[in-house]
Amino acid sequence: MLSVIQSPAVAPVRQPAAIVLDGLHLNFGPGETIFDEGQPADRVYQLISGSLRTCRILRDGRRQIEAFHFAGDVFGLETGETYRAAAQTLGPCSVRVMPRAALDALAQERGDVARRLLELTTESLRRCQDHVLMLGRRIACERVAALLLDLAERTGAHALLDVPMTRQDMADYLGLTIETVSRTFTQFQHDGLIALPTTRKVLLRDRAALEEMVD
Amino acid sequence: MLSVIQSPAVAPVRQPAAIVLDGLHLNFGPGETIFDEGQPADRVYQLISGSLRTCRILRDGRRQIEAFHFAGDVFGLETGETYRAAAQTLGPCSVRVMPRAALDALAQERGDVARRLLELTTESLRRCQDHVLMLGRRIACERVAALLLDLAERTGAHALLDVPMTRQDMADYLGLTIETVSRTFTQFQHDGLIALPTTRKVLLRDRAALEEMVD
DNA sequence: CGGACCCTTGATAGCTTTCAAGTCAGGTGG
DNA sequence: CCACCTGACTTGAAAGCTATCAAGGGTCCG
Repeated sequence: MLSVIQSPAVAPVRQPAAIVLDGLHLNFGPGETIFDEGQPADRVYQLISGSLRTCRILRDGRRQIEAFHFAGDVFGLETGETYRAAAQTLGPCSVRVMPRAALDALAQERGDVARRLLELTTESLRRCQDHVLMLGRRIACERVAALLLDLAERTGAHALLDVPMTRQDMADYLGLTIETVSRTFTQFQHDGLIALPTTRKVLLRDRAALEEMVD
Repeated sequence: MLSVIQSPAVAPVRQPAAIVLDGLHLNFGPGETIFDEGQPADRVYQLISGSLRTCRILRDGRRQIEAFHFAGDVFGLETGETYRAAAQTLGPCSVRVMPRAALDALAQERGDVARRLLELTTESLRRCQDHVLMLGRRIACERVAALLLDLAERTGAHALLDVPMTRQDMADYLGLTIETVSRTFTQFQHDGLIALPTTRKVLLRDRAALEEMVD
């Protein structure tokens, strides 16, 4: 039901060894919810193609996106009873699903699987800590620059980025408003840091300057 | 060298089963650095008594505190080569130390130890995600209220809190400035939510109202 | 062509920061 | 015992960054 291989075909330019869930395949359209916050966390997923967001919502509607996920990423991994964030597709997505009970059982008997789960969790923690630093101590333009560079790295793009999310998604990930994100893009254009062939494509024209902003 | 027990004496009112590192004991004075960001991560620690902060610093000096730790907490757990944050004591601290290599080896051969490491990492991730939501989408007074309630819960205090950190530490944890934290405390006092017997003691007078702010 | 959604831009408001004093508490030494 | 010193904390005034409110433009699609 599950295999641990060196470099899964589904994750082209990504991390080292990855777990591959080998279960049911599901397809989702754009903007669909895979699971909701608070729902019983009885399944674990791996994204085969497409991209998605995980997010939490406060009572009054304020939304915080915790993470974006791309091909190869495992998501929906929980230790509690319920999902702590909702998972929603950004565009069409193909995912593999595995019952959590099965994964837990497998981790119980196979040390390498348990170890891989720890690696995945640690990687999430690392990203989350970077997110904290960004939200706590970086100004708007630094946050946007960090997101662009992260996107470039994770999607394996060199200079021309495909941006799968809306400005609102970016804002809710960066702890900003849609207007501030938009204005920052405009500013970056004027400063020659990026170009915007279309709304959803970003050409990095001065990566060094962007990296300088992030650290 | 290491045992997994139900409820260690070092952690009075805390989580379920906890790992206990059984190695060298060390004592630190107030404001001492246990390890620095970027240093080789070759040891794992458990706090026996006292409290500490883990933090990261940007080139220009901006500081973000990632977490506060209290008696029983394990810290310094890394999978990379180096520590990603520094650990500094808030007051006098007593810690146990274990070589990381030993812990890794033990996790390799004992499933329960490996599982406990995953639990610890997951718990850190859960806290980190709450931190992200707070920094991204909460206003100043909500952040301060959240910190006070978290402190109350983690130190087992009912109404009278001992605050082991400075206002600056709180600010750097909450993504605010020291002045804003101070003003918020003053405001809370005026509104009858808290009282401040001393600077470092907080009496929760209206916990319901504070909880209402946090969600 | 109309509608819906997304994005951009402008003007204004507001929360938090910055800058600047001033107060307070704890520890030291005369 | 008390003056003094230092670090921590509080408070005030002004500035600034980002949010809010509002309107307009663009694009895709039925």
